[in-house]
Amino acid sequence: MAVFEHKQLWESIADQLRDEILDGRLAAGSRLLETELADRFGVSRGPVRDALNDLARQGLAEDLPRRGTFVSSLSERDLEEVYVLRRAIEEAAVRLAIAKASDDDIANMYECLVEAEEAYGRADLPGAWEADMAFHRTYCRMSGNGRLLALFEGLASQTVLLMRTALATHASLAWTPPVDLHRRIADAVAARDVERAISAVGEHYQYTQDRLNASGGRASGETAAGTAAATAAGTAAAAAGQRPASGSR
Amino acid sequence: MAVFEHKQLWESIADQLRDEILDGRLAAGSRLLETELADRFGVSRGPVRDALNDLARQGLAEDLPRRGTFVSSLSERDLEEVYVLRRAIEEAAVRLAIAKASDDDIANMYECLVEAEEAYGRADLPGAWEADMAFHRTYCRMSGNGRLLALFEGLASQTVLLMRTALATHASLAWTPPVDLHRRIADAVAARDVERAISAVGEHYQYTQDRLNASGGRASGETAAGTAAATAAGTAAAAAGQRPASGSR
DNA sequence: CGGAGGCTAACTGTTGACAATCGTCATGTC
DNA sequence: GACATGACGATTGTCAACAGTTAGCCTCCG
Repeated sequence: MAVFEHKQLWESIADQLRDEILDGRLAAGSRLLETELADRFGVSRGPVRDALNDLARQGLAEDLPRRGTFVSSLSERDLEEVYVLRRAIEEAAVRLAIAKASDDDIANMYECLVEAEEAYGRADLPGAWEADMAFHRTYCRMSGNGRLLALFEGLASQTVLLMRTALATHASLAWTPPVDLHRRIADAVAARDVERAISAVGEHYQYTQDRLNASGGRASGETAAGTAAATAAGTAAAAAGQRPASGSR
Repeated sequence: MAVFEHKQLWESIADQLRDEILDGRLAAGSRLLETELADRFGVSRGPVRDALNDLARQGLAEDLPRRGTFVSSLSERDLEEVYVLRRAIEEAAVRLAIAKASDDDIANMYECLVEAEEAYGRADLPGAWEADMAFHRTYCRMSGNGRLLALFEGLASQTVLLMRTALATHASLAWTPPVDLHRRIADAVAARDVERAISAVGEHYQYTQDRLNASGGRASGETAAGTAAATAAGTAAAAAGQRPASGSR
């Protein structure tokens, strides 16, 4: 469908930075200097500004006025926020997707599913995550709701970022994508059973949150400035800036 | 609480433009010239660009690369997209709000409710809409989910814009806010009955979409199919209640 | 008279520079 | 010795200007 559509400069920059953030090359909390990036990409600060703006809009960067932008360091609280929204919109998505899905769409959905299962079988965690997201994206796209899809993209990016940082800090959390729950979603959509699809999505997120509550509670204590973490939970940490903030629970 | 936090230039500009768009002073589809606005506000094009960016992010303006930005002219399809998302996130919102709401919160919610009813009684439609939105915003804020609230704000703005244009084009649509349905939501939240609250939200949007389909909805069997499916789906069965994050303040 | 092609004008994308602001460090005082 | 005060450096917010592209119009040809 697409004609050439030259990408704007800031778009290319944003894509590049997005990749680096999600790959982990740009660690959470690291500073994103406008001048430095402008120098690095060989452009002026304008496009860099726009790119950072886009990243902030998507939740991958945090912009503190007059102080700079930093790679988002998402906390468990952020994770919970993201998951609540993902569950909400994905339940709506399957509801619509079932009404609109063509056979091709459903076949495509299953393709993503087996790809994820294979990647997981190969112990290729990054690949499994990617395929996992592709699966979720499939029915979000099927919904035919552009706003919903855009919203999903942002939340998915934040999820990936968060998973990466979580895995980096307490490596014991060997996250296993819930492939069987995915299959239940897919089957329900294929059977065009709205109720079952919605509850399958709900179960998926229930499982996910349980997993994270189980593993996240114990390991997050080590955030340098003990005083801040102990007393003022969210707001102080956010204002203080770039250290990976620990959620309080 | 808030320290002074001086507003950035672009923020003031965005607020001003937002007001004008929602007031109807800037008609849907009208062009937003960077140079002209810069001249008008007595600033350079930079802050204006940022402001327009923000408006576009919120869905109030549309940015066509290399061609300019225009005030969004939302169609019925857009309306449907917005309402699907609003329903999804508001169902999630009441679920959380019930777990976290203090008595003050609930009192505040009822205040918004009676305000809306009074405004509607006075045949003050704009006032009723505003209070309507304030009511919805109440429990979105109660959810304690910042992302959810931000999302709601954007969708609410788009709703207002759309209502305005719809009312302008076919004036026969004398839109009546569903005050009784609002009260059902409020009562369910106050009673801390999750199931009832969620289904009340669902009914609210069901009613709203029916109203709009009745008055506006010709063209596109596609959207009609979508609404029909959503209708048939009924209210989602929520999985077991999730643990409220212990939390802020 | 209708359509294709080129020209002009205007606007956006991008650039480099200036100035205000914030954080950091050093100094002075209690 | 610890805290408050001041200056410095660095970085963002803002500005004015340049260049490329787009839309509209006019002309020319069939």
